[in-house]
Amino acid sequence: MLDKKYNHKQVEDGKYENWKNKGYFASGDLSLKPYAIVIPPPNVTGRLHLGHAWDTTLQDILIRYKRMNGYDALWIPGMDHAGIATQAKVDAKLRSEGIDPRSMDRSKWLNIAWKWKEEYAENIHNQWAKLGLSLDYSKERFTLDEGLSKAVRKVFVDLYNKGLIYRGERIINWDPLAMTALSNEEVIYKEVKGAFYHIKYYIEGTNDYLDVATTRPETLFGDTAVAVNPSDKRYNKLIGKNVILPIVKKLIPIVGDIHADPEFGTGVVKITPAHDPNDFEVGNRHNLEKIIIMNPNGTMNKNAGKYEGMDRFECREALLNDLQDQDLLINIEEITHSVGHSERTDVMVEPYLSKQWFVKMRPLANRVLENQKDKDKKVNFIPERYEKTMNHWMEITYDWCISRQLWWGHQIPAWYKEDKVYVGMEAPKEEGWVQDPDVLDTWFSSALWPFSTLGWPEETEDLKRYYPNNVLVTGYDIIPFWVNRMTFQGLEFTDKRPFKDCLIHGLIRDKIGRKMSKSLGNGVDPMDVIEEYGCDSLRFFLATSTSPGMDLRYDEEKVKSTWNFINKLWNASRYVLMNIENLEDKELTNIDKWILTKTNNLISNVTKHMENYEFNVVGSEIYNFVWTDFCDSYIELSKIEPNKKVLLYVVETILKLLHPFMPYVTEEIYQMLPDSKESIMISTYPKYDNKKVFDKESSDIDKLIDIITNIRNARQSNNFGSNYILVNNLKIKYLIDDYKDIISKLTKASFSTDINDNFTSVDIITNYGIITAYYDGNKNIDITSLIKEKTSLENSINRRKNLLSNEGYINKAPASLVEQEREKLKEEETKLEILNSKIATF
RNA sequence: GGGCGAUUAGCUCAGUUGGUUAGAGCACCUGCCUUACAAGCAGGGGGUCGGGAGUUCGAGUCUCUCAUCGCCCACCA
Repeated sequence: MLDKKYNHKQVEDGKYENWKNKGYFASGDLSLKPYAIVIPPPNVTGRLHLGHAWDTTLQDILIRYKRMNGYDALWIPGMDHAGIATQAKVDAKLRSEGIDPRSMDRSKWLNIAWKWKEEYAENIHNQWAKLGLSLDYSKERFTLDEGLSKAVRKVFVDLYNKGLIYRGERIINWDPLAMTALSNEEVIYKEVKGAFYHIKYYIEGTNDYLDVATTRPETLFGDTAVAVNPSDKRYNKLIGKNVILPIVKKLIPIVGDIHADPEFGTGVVKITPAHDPNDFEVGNRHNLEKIIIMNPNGTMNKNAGKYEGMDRFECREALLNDLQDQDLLINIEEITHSVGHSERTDVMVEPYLSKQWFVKMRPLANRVLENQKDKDKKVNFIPERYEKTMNHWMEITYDWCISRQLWWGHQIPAWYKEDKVYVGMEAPKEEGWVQDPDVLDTWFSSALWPFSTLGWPEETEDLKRYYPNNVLVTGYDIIPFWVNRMTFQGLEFTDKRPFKDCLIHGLIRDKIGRKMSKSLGNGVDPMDVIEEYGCDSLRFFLATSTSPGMDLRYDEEKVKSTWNFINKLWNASRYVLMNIENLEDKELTNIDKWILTKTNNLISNVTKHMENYEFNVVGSEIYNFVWTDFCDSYIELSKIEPNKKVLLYVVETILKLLHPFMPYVTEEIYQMLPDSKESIMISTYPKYDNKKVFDKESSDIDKLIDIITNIRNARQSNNFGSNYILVNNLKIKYLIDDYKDIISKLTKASFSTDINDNFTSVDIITNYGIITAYYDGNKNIDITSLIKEKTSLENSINRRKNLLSNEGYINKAPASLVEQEREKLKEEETKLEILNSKIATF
C-alpha cells in the first residue's frame, strides 16, 4: 500500500539505473519512425545549473512523449570541450600548485587536461541521471572525439579550399589574460566609467596645438597620424601638415578622412592603426605604418619607450602624469562609455593587430537567408520571432575569427614551412613542416554538432536516419553563438537545415527577476532542489511555468506547490488502489460517462498542445483535470457507486499524460496498477476515443455539480448545520431525483418529507429553478445580498438583451453562439423572477 | 540609432485563429481533523487587462500612438 504522503526520495531512488539497464533509453528500432534530438553539449568543466535543468527537461519531455507515441526516439548526449573555459580552469589549478602552465610541455599539459575532463564528465553524468534524462548513452559524443575532430578538420580544409577560410592580419579582440584572440560574439560590452583625456598635439613649427581626445591615452605610442574630416572648415587647411606626437616627440601627419566626425568630440582623432579597427581602416586608406605597442599579456612593449614592461593601465597612469608635467594634458572629461570585456575572463578586451584565421561569412550567411525563405526547408523557430534574431545576425555578420592561442581544442590543420602554407586533413609527408600551434574556436566544432555526432563526414546509417534532427532546444542567449553557426554549417556541408524546429526558451532568473550569476551569488543548484522537492517537482515547475521563449523566475513556492500537486496525485492513486480490489466493473453511470468525456477531451487538448510545444498549457490542463475534475468531483461523486474500470482508466491516463513531465512518480504508481506493463516509459500514450465521449450525460453532471455548489453555498451562508431537508422544485427535477443519495452525502442534506412546522425555510435559487431548504434555526437571509444579486442579474440581462437586439451581432456572429446567448437570457430571466418574488416577501 | 519583449487580482504568471461582465498558483476571509490527501476539504472576496485613439456587431486578443521596464544588435576617437 502507498504511504500516506508522497516521498520523492523513495520514489526516485533506483529507477534511473533500472531504466538505463533495461535499455529503455536506447534508440534504433528501425520499424519505427525516427525522432532525433541532440543535447546542447554542456561545457565539460561546468556544473549544470537551473538553465541546463530547464533545457534538458524540455528535451526529455519531447523524447519521452515521442517514444510513447511509437517513435524511435534518439536523444544524443554529449559534452563540449569548451576551449577557453576549460583551459582557464586547468591553468588556474596548476598555478595554485605553483606551476606555470605555459612553461609546461604541451603534451604534458594536455594529459592533465584530459584527466580533468574525465573527472568533470563524470559529474555531469551524475547530474543528468538525477534529472531523469532518457539519453541514449550508447551514442554519447565529445567534441574532441576522434570522429568529431575529423569532421572539424574536414570542414576546415573544405572551407579553405573553397576560399571561405583565410589567414590574415586584422584587428581582433584580444584577451590579455587568456592571451588569445576572441570572436565578436565572445566580447561583452559593459558600461564603465572612463574619461576622455584631452591631449595637446602641437602642430609642427607653430605654437598651436590640436586638442585630441582619447579614452586610451597609452595607445599614443602607436599613433601614426591624426585625422580630421576633409569637410571640417576648422581643420581642413591643416591636412598635409604634421603634428608632434607628445612624449615620443616624433612627427606624424594630419590626414583628411571621413572617419573623423566633426560633430563628435573635438573633431580630431588620433589614428592608431594597430590598436583600433576603425584606425586600421584609416591606416590602410592612407598607407600608415601599423605599430604594435603591447605584448600579448597586456604589458607595453619596447615601442612604449621608458614605459616598456608596464601593464597597460599602469602605463596609462604614468603617462598621464608625465603629460601633466609637460603641460600637454588639457583636461580630463569623465564619461561613461561601453567597453568590451572578455566573456570568459571578464578582462577588458584590447583591439589588437594580429595574424589569425577567419571564416568568410558573407556567402555562408547569404545561403541561410535564402534558405529561410523556403517554408519546407527553413529552420522553424518557436516562438517565430526568434527567426528575426538569426536573420538579422546573418545580414550584418562579418568574418569570424576562429583561431585561438590556446592548447585545449582542435589544433588547426595548417602547416608552415618558410613562407609556404599547407592545409589538409593530415600533416604533409616531407620534413620541415610545422603545424600551426593554435586551436579552433570551440564554437567551430559545436557548429557541426547535429551532424558530426551522427558520424558525418561518413555517410552513416544514423546520419541518413536521424538527420536533420527534429528539434533543437536552447536558450535565446546562444542563438548567435550556436544556432546560427549550426545553420550555416549544416547548409554548407549537408545541404540541409540541421533541425526542422528550434524551440527557444528564456533565461532563468531569481525570484526578483535578476539573472542568476556567480557574482550575485543568487544561483540555485538544481541538485539541491531535487534533494528537497524531488526531480519530478522541479521538472514540472520548469516545464510548465512560462510560455515559450519567455524568461522564468525561479520561485521555490511554486516548486513547493508542484510537490503538493504530486502529493495530491499520489493520494488520489492511493484511494483508487486501496479500494480497487473490492470493486467490480459495472455498467457506466452518467457520472462515469462524465469523467470519461472529460478525460478524452483532456487527451485531445494535451496532445494538441504537446505538438505545439505549449507545455505550460498542457501543465494547467492536467493540473486542473486531476485536482478539480478527478479528485474534487469524480472521486467524490462516485464514492457511492465507484467503477473499477473507470477509476483505473482515468488514473492510468493521467499517469501517462504526466509521465514525460514527471517520470519517476508516474512510474512508481503505474507499477502498482493491476494490469501495468513492465514500464510506463515504454507504454503507449493515451489516444482520444470518441466512443468514450458522452456530451448529453456529461452536461447533466456539469449541472449537478453546479447545483451542489449552490446548495453548499446556501448551507454555509445560512448556517444550516449538518442536517436539513431539501425539497426539489427544479425544472430539471430528474437530476435531483436521480442523485439524491449523492447530493445528501456531499451537502449533508436529506430529502425527507417530514417537515416540522417550526422549521425555517430558505429558497436556494439555481440556474435551473428553486430548491427549498428547511432547517431548524433562525432565518438568516440577508436582504442586501439578494438585492445585490438582483442588480447584477439585471445588468447581465440588459447586456444580453442589447446584444440580442443588435442586428450586426445576430447576422455576423456564429449561430450557435447566438443560441447560447438566448438560452442564458432565458435562464437569467427565470432566476430574476424568482429573486423578485423572494424580495417581495420581505 | 535599429530590432524584440513585457506591462492582466497583493505577488508570480496563463489567456491557442477577436466571440462578449477575464483564469491558475501563492497570499487573503469564513467554516471544517468528512476513513485518499489538514502539504487537505467546502464556501467566498479580489483585477476592466499600462494611458489614449482607431478597426469591428464584438478587442486583454488586431492597428496606430504615448509611457514605463527589460533584452539583443550596432556605435561610442
